[in-house]
Amino acid sequence: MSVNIDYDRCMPTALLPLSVTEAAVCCEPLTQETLTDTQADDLARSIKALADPTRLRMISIIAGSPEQEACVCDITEAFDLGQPTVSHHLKVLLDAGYLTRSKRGTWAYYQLVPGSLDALARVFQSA
Amino acid sequence: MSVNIDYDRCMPTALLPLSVTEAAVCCEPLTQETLTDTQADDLARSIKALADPTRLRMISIIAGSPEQEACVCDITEAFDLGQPTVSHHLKVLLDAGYLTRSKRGTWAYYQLVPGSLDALARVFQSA
DNA sequence: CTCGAACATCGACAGATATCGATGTAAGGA
DNA sequence: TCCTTACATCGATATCTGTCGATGTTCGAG
Repeated sequence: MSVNIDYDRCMPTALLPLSVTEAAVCCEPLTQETLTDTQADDLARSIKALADPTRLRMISIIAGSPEQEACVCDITEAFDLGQPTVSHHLKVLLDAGYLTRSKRGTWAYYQLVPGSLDALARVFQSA
Repeated sequence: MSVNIDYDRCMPTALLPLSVTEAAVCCEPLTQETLTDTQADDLARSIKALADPTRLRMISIIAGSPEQEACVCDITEAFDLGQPTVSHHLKVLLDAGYLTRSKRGTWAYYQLVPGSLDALARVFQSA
């Protein structure tokens, strides 16, 4: 058993929540090394952001759009939810590091962060 | 875009919660096809079971044990939690399909379901 | 058969979260 | 300048979830 973790990358500033990529890059696959408390907390935060059917569908819609990018107005249409609720879910995914936001005129576009889902996939891979 | 889902496998009996493997096998990677409401619900249930630092560490401990199997008594020692709480978390992972349970004498052993984590990993893979 | 050990289940409670309506803000058009 | 559109933020609330103590259950030892 060898532990090889880059703690400088794992804890960049202090207790700020890590983005998916940062959290996932910090631990071997679950089947390889036992997680530390800190790693488990960071990873759980990343996973929790996806643990909601609405947010999964949002990711799915955005990922399936051209440039892996979609406008809030289009996303809102796809759900039977109020606009503040949609905005809330997008913020959760934004804060977790799965999406980025860019404003163009009055419209806000959310784009999938390349590799953010793959980083999480690696955590669950045994090989 | 082509939708190719085996609904017989997706909804085996009725509204019973699907195991990870069943839920994950039912949808293409998130970046490929837009999720249906049912798929999103099932997948969220599977992900939610892992969206907790305690349960992640449990999975990690079990996965790192011989035969990918551990006794409840050993697991309990690794956490600063009451025995009912440990039992609760193990049940969540059991119901979600990540673990199986086998009793030997008064001891209960939980074992990782082979491939259950990989099934989830595939959902997050873009390639 | 009785007792204790290992674990599951139950009921309760505090904290987290999804949702909403109301309101704030920034940008474009008239 | 004023209004509208698109979106974010705030405060409240109902529901969910993690945790615990108490209790039930099953098994082995004596």
